[in-house]
Amino acid sequence: MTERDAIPSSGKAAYITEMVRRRIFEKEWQQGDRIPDEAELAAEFGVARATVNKALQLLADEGLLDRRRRAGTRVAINPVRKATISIPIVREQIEAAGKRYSHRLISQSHRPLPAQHAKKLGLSAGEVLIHLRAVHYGDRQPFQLEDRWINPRAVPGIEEVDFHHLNANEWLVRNAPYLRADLTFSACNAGANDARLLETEPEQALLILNRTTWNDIGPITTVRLAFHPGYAMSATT
Amino acid sequence: MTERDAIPSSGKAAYITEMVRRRIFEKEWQQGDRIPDEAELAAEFGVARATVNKALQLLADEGLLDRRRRAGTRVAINPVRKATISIPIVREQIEAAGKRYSHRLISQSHRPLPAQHAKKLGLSAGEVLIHLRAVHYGDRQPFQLEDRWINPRAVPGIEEVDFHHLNANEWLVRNAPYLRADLTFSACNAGANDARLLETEPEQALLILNRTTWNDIGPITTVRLAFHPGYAMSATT
DNA sequence: TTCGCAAATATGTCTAGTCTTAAATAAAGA
DNA sequence: TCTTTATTTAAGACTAGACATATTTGCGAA
Repeated sequence: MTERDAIPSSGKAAYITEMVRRRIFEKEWQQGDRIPDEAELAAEFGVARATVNKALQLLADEGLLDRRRRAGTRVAINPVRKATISIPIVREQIEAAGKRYSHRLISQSHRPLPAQHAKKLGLSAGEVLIHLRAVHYGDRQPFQLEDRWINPRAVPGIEEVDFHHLNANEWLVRNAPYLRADLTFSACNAGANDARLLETEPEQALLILNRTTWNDIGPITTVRLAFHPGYAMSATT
Repeated sequence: MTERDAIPSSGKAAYITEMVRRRIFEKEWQQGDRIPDEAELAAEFGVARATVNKALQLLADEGLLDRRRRAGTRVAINPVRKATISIPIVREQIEAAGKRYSHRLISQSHRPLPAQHAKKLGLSAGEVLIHLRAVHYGDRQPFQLEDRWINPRAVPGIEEVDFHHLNANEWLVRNAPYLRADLTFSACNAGANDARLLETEPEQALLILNRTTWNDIGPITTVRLAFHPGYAMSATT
């Protein structure tokens, strides 16, 4: 008895995805095993091959299956699980938590780019970029500290913008879409400045999110976001 | 002149994805704008509607487009960008970096579950679980500190396993696949134990990855991974 | 004006094919 | 035995068409 229930008329691909997941889960198909090919599964479930293909591709994207042409589909030996994190706009993140958003611009200036960022951006050190620092608050409590470098050559029109009453993140998202982004999470001890602005103690461990974005002209911006102590960023499977 | 080059015979969906991305990027289609429907784009590019659908769904998953039945497809107002992180097995991560992997089991015991973990797992505090602590090394340098609670009721056969020479992560991945996982990143200051095991100073900021997994029986395991100082986890767009 | 229903419509999903392509395997040759 | 070449296979990608389904929108009645 392989078939259990009637296949729902809508969501056949989803149904097959679940069935395959269950078979792997229940060890009917073991790690490393080759599973029946698309044509066989299509016949078994009574659907078109494209439907099976869709279902299996989904599982392959998840990392549960390994698929190679001619070699067939097998259950991944080490299911490298992937998780997705969505990086919302700070304002929305804060408002979604039911808090009132506000922000304060600490500084906005043109400065020569320090060497540490130059490498990351692929620009030469000393080149003059726009440097911003701001704190984002939720109900007057510091939520996130932003330290940003913007390449004006990649973002026409930025020179005229005043970020005192405008969120840089939002402006960029709307006016300078990026094609590629680089994202890293790390932790670091709060420096004196970090601590003061986030209203916490020096040496307090902070979660850091570094993001650098590019468009086809070149690097747009690199930003270091330091979250308030205790903040946890969650990802979904 | 909308058409630029000849559409490549292979990868039409990918080509359309890129074209749409470019049009949004070049503000031909603005944030919030409704874009032509699938049928129109199919006609324009000379492909089947299913191909356009595939391309647009991809961009919708990325968060660049908002699609709703009957309402059509529009450019997302706040492109909530999604990034994916793959969480490999520690061993593979270390070996991929060209280092030699080793690990040391600090303790393995049956202990009543502390309250803080009980809530996360949905079990009652005091229930007896398996507690493991281990350090993972790359070229004899501490890489990651693992603190894990395993629910033996969800993982038949775990009682017999000795993790002195076996990596818990790997054993679980192979023997207790999960259906759902919860993942959070945070930062915390190293405690005395953390510091000693990771061969660093107390109060040093550490990147923490917490992961809890479930199968259809119940919670499988919750683990706190503390990375060595300076470690950055990168995500891709 | 407002509520409720019916028609229109764009996406969602699937089918039964075709053709392409990467790679495992077998066959042929050196 | 080793290497090269041809064959075969299973996934990858696409097509033209069909039907399902969520919304929007317009119309008519209360």
